[in-house]
Amino acid sequence: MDWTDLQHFLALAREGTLSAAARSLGVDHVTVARRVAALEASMSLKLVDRRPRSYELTEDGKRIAKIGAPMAETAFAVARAVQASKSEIGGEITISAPPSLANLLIAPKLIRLLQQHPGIRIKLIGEKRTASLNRREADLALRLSRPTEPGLIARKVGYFEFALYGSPDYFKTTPPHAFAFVAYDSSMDEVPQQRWLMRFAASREIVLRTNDLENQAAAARTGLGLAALPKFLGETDPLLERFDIGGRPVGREVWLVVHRDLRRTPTVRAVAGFIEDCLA
Amino acid sequence: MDWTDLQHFLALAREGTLSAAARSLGVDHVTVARRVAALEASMSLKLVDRRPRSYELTEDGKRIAKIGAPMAETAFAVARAVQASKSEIGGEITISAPPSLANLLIAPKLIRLLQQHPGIRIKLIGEKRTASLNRREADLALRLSRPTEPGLIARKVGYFEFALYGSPDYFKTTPPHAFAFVAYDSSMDEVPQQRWLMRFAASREIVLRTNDLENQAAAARTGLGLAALPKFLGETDPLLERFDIGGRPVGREVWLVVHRDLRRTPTVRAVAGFIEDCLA
DNA sequence: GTCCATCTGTGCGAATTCTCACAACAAGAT
DNA sequence: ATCTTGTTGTGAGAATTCGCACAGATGGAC
Repeated sequence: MDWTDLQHFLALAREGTLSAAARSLGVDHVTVARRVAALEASMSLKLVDRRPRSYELTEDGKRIAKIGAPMAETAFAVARAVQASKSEIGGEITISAPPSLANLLIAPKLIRLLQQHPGIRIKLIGEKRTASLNRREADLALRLSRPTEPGLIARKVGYFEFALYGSPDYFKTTPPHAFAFVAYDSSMDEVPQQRWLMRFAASREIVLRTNDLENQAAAARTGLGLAALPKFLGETDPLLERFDIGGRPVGREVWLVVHRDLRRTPTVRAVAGFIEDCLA
Repeated sequence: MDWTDLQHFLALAREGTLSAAARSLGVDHVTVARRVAALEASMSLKLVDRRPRSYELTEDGKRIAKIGAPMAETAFAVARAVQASKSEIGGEITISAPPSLANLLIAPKLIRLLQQHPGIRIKLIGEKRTASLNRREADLALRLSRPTEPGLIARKVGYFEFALYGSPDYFKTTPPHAFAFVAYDSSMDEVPQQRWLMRFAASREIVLRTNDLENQAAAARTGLGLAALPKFLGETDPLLERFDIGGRPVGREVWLVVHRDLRRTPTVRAVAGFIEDCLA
């Protein structure tokens, strides 16, 4: 049995579509289709139903995928072990962080890290979705809440507060009872800063909902309304002015997460230390 | 990371040499060498020391091999699951058995099984070394003692006794005190039939030691001396005559072994039933 | 309705990989 | 000493595999 065929099939089972599996493996979707077909041929077993716009696993396929899934886990464990075997500082480290943290706090200071350790190459991915450290989509991650997945080591490295910001002109022309607001879309209704904003807005209008914090900031700058932004973003921007409201401010903790297998790797430790400095 | 590279490296780690790994994988040894080299390159990690006549794992290599070993286990579990998914009777079944049992009790009756189930193809391997059911080197195995490995289901399907045999001429020309004997080589000194033979031979001479039971029978037929042979072998051979001695006869149990994952597979059940009949 | 994004399928040329045959070498048996 | 067996290494041609470009088809957004 060809292990690469199995790898492609397991990726398909995990991702759901040929194309997604292909992206996750870094190959062409045609390759995934061919390898799955080859696996079926070698097993003389139908693993997927080929429907017009989707591949659907057969019962046999589901069972095989379930039994084979630990192979992928182990493969990632091997990858981590390889990374952990590197004793000298260097190589590529992938950092996953919320976009705003990545852009404003990490990226501007990266130059310092690279000067100190010329061998290191950093891959910084600012994504909303949390990258999987288990699958080694990232070596280090910044999260806004403590992760619960097994095998991960989390450490609280910072805390920041939100405040309401708008353009200086906006405050001159608009009385508080006529304020309009900019918020996340409804999928984020449960995060603390959104609840805080909604409670303050009460019946006043939400004129823009966007997934992207940077978009909210841009909207606030142009005078669309008020947005709940981290202070580290709002305070440094001359086009934004804070609007103080009473009550307890809302804030989020920042957790630095690393896989247990990589904890002691010199390169990872160096980068982790650097990130802590950025957040301090 | 290429899973096939890993597969080849793990095979090398398990088998010890390029050639053995290549045999176990069914590929050329050059392929194993290349894939291991490719794996090292992709990891930027030295996994083996290339010595003149052997590959030796480095410390890193040993660690990686240990961490990755479960992948091979899982791959074999998948292979068993595939076999178990076949609902209709048919396909290739591999049986491992001691050579004498295979040749005398199984092989002659195979025709009956194949007539009854034309879809089945049997691969019968008569080997001294016990094939690994976990690695799916065989689907069914006959063993002379109860296996202890986890995951295996064993069932006692037979029992046979040994007796001493020589050629009829030999008994006419040789008095008991001058008997010579034929035995297994010293690696088998601990098996019951060998201990039984040695105790009876006492100080009389062992003129031939051979690994192969068929060779012992042949030697006894030509009048070289007495050999301890299973009764199912000796009694049916006109060129052999039994020499009865007192005391409790020595015998061995026959166990039919199957992996838990394959227990309920129709084809395996059919073949297992057939083997039971052979031994009855 | 139209456009756009996404998914799977097909054909072909290019790049890669594998096997084969042969070589060199060592160890053990004859 | 010679022969056999088993190991790794090298080079070349053949077979395989991959990616690209394009097509068809569907569902959602506008």
